[in-house]
Amino acid sequence: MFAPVTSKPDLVAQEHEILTLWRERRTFARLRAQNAGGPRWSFLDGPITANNPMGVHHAWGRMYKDVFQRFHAMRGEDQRWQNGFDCQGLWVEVNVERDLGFTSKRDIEEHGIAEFVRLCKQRVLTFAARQTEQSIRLGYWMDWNDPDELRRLRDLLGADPAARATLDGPHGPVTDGVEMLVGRLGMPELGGSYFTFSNENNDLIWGFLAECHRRGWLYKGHDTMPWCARCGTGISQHEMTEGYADRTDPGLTVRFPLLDRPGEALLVWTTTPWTLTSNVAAAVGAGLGYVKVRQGEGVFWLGKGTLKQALIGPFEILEERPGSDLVGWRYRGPFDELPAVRTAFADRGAGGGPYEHRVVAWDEVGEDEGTGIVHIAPGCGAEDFALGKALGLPMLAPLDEGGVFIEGFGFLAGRDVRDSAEPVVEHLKHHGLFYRLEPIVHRYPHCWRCGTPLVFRLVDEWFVSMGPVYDVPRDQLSREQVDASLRYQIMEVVDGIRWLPSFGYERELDWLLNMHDWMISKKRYWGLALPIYDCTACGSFDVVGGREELGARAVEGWDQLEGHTAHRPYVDAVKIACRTCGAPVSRIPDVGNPWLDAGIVPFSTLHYREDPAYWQQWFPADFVTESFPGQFRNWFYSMLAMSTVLRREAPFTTIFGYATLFGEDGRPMHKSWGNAIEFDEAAERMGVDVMRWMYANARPDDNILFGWHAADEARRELLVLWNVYAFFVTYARLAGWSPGADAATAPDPTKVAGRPPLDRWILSRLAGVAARVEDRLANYDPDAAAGTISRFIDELSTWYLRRNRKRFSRSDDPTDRDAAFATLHAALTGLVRVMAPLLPFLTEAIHQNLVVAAGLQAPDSVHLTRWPAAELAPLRDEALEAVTARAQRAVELARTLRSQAGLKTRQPLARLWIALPGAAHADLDALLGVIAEEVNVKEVIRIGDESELVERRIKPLLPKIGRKLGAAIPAVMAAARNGAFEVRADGSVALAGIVLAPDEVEILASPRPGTAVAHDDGLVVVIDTELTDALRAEGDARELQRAVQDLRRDTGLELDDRIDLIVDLGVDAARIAPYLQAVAAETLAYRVTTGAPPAGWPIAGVKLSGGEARVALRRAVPGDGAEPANA
RNA sequence: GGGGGAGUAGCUCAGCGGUAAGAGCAGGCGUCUUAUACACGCCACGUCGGAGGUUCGAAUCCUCCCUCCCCUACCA
Repeated sequence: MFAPVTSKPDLVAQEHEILTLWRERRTFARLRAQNAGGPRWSFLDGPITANNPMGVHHAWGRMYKDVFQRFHAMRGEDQRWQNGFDCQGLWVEVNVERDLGFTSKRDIEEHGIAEFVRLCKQRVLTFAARQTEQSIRLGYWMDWNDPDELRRLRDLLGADPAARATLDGPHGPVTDGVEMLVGRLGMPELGGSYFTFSNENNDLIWGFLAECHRRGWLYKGHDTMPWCARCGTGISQHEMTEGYADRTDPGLTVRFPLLDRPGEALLVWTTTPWTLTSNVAAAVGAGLGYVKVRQGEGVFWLGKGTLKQALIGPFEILEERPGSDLVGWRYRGPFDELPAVRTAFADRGAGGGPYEHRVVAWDEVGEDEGTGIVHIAPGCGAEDFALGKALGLPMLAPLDEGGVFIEGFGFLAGRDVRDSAEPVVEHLKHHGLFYRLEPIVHRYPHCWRCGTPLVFRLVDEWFVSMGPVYDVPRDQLSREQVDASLRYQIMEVVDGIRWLPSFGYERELDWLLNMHDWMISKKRYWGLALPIYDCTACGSFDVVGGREELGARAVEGWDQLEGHTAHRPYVDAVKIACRTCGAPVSRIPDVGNPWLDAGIVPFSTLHYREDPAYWQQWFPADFVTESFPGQFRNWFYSMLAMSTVLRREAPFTTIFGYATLFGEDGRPMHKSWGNAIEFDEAAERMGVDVMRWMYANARPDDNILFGWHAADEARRELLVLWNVYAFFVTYARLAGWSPGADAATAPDPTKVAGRPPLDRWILSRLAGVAARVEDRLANYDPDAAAGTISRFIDELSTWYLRRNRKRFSRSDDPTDRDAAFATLHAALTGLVRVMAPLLPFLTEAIHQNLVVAAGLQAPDSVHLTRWPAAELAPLRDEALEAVTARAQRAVELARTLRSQAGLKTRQPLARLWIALPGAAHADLDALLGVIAEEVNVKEVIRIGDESELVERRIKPLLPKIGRKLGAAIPAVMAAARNGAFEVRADGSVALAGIVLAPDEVEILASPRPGTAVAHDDGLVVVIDTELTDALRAEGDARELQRAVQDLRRDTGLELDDRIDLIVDLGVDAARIAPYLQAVAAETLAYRVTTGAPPAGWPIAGVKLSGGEARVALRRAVPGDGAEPANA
């Protein structure tokens, strides 16, 4: 017997019960065991940064991951089920700094790097535990670590990293030092999620970098790079993605007095006043025109095309010259007196004397902004640097790591660059060099992590070369060219991957073609220790390929690393001997770009090194998925690059990307905007199935707008299904019906053959849905799968159940009732299996009641059942589906007609005529009966095309005839519309002086004007609107019955309460009397009497065709003298 | 600055050469129902961003312009 079901479920409470059920029954572990050894489906999880609680946007992607894993599990496929956490990098550092109240790298160093790194590890463990719990709440099935164990490790690490501890692994307990245990998380002996800070991960990256070095692709670059003064680190091109933002800067115009032209000055414009300290030249466009103007007492040179934007006030043009004339002019620099400038300029002049500021030519100079004369500071800007290098200019680098002016810059020394604009301007004013200051808003790069505006700094960083870009199409490249350029090798790998949506392919190629070399170094603390040993004695450098190699080559400090993971500061103590000169060499202090950590995952987590056979089995991954924005240059890129270097093959075969989640108002979620929803809040208020249903229906390549309102829509849809389920259980309990022993699987078609067409129809539809959903999920098209399910739920509720409701409550035909129950039971149990990957909780709840509680021989979880498509396939009957669809459409047309004629469906009509072209089907008569019931007519009469109720209409098929007929089209269409055509014996049609072949027109039935008819694509429905007295009386009786039912509800009666009923019918009494017993039966009235309602009874008025009537009722109690009307 | 995408009903979006422009939501009006408030039906004359052009025919193709979004970029 089924457990009773409420029509208003508490979905959230139910989800918690099911989580408990899964835990107690070890359902997931049994699923894994059940599929072990099956065909493999390899999913590779893109690591989530374990740095904060999970957000609802993470839930979107994790829902996809779960859906596809569950789907493939239902197909019996073996999987790895390994989640990943991204652990190392600036993300974590910034938060730890914030917790400690730090503002600079000096704070960290004073605190101690060892302690700082330990806090970073602890933070990762904290949020790995938290995200694990949240993911479990989402219903995301993975091989999760016990969150309490992760927190225990975190606490042990805080107390004493060297202490011994023991963890339970899949093959038994593992004992090690706490720090090393943390470094072994995710490895086979411990199981669970992978962590990118693991020893194996870092070690394999060392191997990758050593391989790059072996091929000569790793190098140290000396360049001006974007630099974050707060974080004290360079920002690579890969990281610039979300870094651009509008910013207001001072737009400063200054005078550079010309040494050889007294009284004259160059006008130069800049938005970075601080770089004026390091000015060495002023660039002009050799081909541009320049003018000398007088303004008051000043005489200035500037670009002719910039006069309007650059000058304020009236001016007089004195002279005009090409830019090439200006080249070589000497000028007085704005900060010539600074010691740093004097030092840098000494001995750099042409004749061995000091360098002097001068005008140079540069192709890049334009006239859109500024003065047409560009201030050049090679130490402060990348393009300035390139120019300075080409011309052999001196370089001035004024800032230290923290963005503070170094010694030698006079009054600016020790000052933060961010506070330098005002003193610079004051200095210029004081020296008569100031011309104009006006704020300018422009796009400017910011640190993607902390939002600080970047500066450009001259630094040494480490790069992986991407190889040359050839100026020819890819298909014309030679083998040698490709072999010499990593970027083209990666492109070849990209070609072999299925990108969903398809534009991802183009985007990745575009990125690869345009990207610069990969900057992999970061001057920070928490991260991969770059294994680069740069010999200061001889200038050569070496890359160590693994911890083992480091141990073998160590000449000092190895003892300090022992017992520790290869992180700073312990790894820094180890020195190796230079292979070139033999001097002891230290590791460079830099850590690695964090995308190295995630990129090596196809190797580290698949045990590339320690278990090659295993790696062979699971590589490449069949599937990866992440949110698109940013990942083309981050995770997707780093995986591709590393796999190309190590194997020159794709690390995954299909990649599925999805867009961005916003708040309901279309803006990014932001706490202060009031549109942010935390994951926990969403899970506990709307429930995760509702959340998952929203995500499942979203188009992955469109942004999703997430909010409570959208959740209500999703919930409503799920409640329709729930209502069907609740209806089924309610009536099955009332009838004492229980499923047969064979009801655990799809019914045998031979058993179904004798059931009414709607029974066979809904089962056929289910079979079609299972096949379609299978196809869509197998092709990573979840929204199409969800849409298919949505439509089925609608049909199940509003057509199947609505039409068959009475069959479940009637006892006069037990065989038919059993057929109805069996059909609906099969439809529901089949449906929940199809939906299980998308909505694991709701489907489990229904499965538990309809299958498990009913004692059927079936798995005790819907997630342990197999995908049902093959089982259901024999039930498919597409011809029946087609003819039923026509019947549904006919009902809609009939309803429209009734509505237009003002005839409520309650009012029976005598007849309905219907033309159903080409709808021969064995079940047609039965379906006509369904139509009759649904639209409440006594008789349905089929008519043919020849009937006088319809006329023929033709529809020329324009795509076929358009080109041929050209200008004759309007006449042809007009003739077709007016009916001025002739159908010939051979099926061709003559009209407007033209003959159209049979396949160039469609002939349709169309209503003859002036009748109550509706039509759609050849289907014609006509209703008889004439009402007889008998029909009217029957309609009135239905009206009366409706009034009684409403009154029952308004009075608050229970569904099975019996009543005393009194009706006051007025003039209609005699006509309606014959129907009163039927009304009494339908409304559970013990007796019905006519007359004036007694005072005090609930009473309601109702309008009948002959006038007003009243009904009154009260609850009847057995034994009060009333006899059951029909016991 | 370069590349791409989008501008269609109050909102979110389909349609992407074929003849009187659609769907969901919101709203209005109805209807159905002992699945009891769950649902269903009907209601949208919208300059299909603007202006030209190609065509028998344009929301759909072309040109220019306007607005927004994304990607990308070392412009001072």
